[in-house]
Amino acid sequence: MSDAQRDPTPRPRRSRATIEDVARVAGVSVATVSRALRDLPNVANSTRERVQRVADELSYRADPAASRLATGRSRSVAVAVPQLNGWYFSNVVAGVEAVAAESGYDTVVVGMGAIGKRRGLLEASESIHRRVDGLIVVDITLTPEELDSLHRKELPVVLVGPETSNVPSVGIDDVAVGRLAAEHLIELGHRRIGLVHGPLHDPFEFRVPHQRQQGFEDVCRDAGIDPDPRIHVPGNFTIQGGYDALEALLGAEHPPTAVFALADEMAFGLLHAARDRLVDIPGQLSVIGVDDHDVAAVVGLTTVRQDVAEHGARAARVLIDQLNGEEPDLSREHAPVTLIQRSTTGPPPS
Amino acid sequence: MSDAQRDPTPRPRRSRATIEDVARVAGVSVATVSRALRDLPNVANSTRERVQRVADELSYRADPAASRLATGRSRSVAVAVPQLNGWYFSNVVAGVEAVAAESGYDTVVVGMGAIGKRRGLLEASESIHRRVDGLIVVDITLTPEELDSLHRKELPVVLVGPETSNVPSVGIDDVAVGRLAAEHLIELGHRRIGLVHGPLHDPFEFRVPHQRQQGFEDVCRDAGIDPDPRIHVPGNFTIQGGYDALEALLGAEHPPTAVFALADEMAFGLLHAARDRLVDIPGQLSVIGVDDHDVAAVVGLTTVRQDVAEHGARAARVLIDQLNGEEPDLSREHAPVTLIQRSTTGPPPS
DNA sequence: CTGAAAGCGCTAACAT
DNA sequence: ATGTTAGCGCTTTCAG
Repeated sequence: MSDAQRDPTPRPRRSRATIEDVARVAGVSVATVSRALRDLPNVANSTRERVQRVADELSYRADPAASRLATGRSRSVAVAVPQLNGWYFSNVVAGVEAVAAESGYDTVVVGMGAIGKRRGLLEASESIHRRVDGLIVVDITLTPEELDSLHRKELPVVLVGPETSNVPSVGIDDVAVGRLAAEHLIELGHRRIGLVHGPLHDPFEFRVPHQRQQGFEDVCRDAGIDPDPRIHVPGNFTIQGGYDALEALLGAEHPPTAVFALADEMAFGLLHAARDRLVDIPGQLSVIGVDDHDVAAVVGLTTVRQDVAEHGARAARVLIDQLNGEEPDLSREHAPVTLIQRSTTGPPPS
Repeated sequence: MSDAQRDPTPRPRRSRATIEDVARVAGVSVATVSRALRDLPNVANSTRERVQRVADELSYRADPAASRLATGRSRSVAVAVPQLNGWYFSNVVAGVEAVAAESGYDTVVVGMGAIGKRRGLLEASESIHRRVDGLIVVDITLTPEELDSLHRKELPVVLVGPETSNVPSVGIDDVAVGRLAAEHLIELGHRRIGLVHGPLHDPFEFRVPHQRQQGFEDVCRDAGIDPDPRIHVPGNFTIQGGYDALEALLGAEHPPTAVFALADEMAFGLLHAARDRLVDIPGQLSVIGVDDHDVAAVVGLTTVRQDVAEHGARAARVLIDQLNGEEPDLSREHAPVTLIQRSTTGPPPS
């Protein structure tokens, strides 16, 4: 950190062709080169072709920094995630990068973990300012101040995950996710269902867990089941969290016969713990997750599927459309979710 | 793609404070502001403080593009990976981003998948040129031409994974990985061991699989076991590849009693297939992988562990040191690998 | 359809 | 210790 500035490398010497080189060789002015290469109107076809040929020969590319300085646009987007590893986030990032690259945009990733728990976003948006043309924020609920700050910076934002007023967002209907899970379990005959949710204290104020929980509880109540907070335990959205959750669940006064983990990774932890404690799944306990993680099929996990990479891709499209001058579409269409029934759910023990 | 340029947003109007604003308010010249803010020498302490205060008040940040244009350095690095999802790659990226951010560098990710199978790197390095100060290449063996091209561009590169002469690289001793796996299996009494390796045709000419295989075969030979290519099957480094591999393995004339998957994800596939076919693991077949993937513990997979995020972190450190003017260290220290014995390996069926 | 020239915001000599 | 000024390479009026 402190020595990042020390002993700076001497300024790298120029090597590559500049727009002037191209202009000289092609026998035109730099303005014409600029126009020709960017497919702007008012360039004779013959001229355009010649310029392009010369540019190729010299393998000329406009220096992005110069271009950025002159136009104010950097042709790159940032994607901010709580953490960069983790199945969910890396898939979102992959989706973003794929469509960004297709549209000629660079993708810069910023992990909030490294920057420091929460204020990361403000800080990051601070430092990200002028570096990128737009920002994709994943699974972080923006505070009004943050939204304001971003607005003031005229930095277009799109959210992945939580729906927020006044900002375009993409995602699924998380209430429906909870409903799907509850319906499945209740249909199997379960009446006592545990829940493994997110972290106890969430610096990102992530709203998705609550929605899933709500959908879940709605269906339970409709079926005459009263949600019991004693079998609702935190899982931190990690495998380890899920592992630890099992003990809490099984140690409850009236242990559940089924459990809904708000994410597959936590369900994995449950499965692992169950094996260690010789708990039969689904014989003694049914487990359902959310995501359809790559290895969900491997462990036979029943889950509510969502196409995560597609979330990222859609977010990038929305953002880039906006960068191209389209009005931001504040309506939110939910991507589909489907129940994938595998072998970790079954009827309750009789 | 084609319409990425159409209907360009009107140039965003300036809003933020420039260095001149700061200079004016602080009552000094822009040069002094520049010096003060970058902790350069030859600034009176009182001046420096005043300038910093003013800069804070105006929440001034040097425009990165302008700075880049003037200095030739962008304070950002690129990391090129074959794909952005996948446990291994996302962990490497996470490691890179963490240390890059700490040193004030942006991390731009480029997935080769999107860009098109192989020539991606050349093309990417083409477009990446001048955008970033350095490049981290993950699990792609660079051709001499590519290395040349990068050199000509004076773009510092560090590799994660394959060791390559003349380029700094970080990684593990993959031959040792293969040895560790073979030793474990042989110790358990196995004499007929299958191998699940990478893709049949690898556009990235990834050398790591071969090294793991070599270490593996070396140990086998030393134990008097002749490697049998008929039980060496491709697995494509994917779960599905591993799944399919089991059938090939079991269909062989003399099926193996154990199998070494060159990566955990492929081992997962094997496990999944085994469950579907009611093959008892490790009763009928032992399975060992490489990585210690997050869910390896969940499924009880025996594996050879490596700390992947740390690879990325080290690569970033090496790169940034180099950007700070240190001589690139071409020597390669191998990160440690350790055998993690769990429950997918055991003695062969009697 | 093309060219000249004025910036974009910052850094780095070179003066003072 | 501080100020002046000439770029960095490109885009974009404004003339022609």
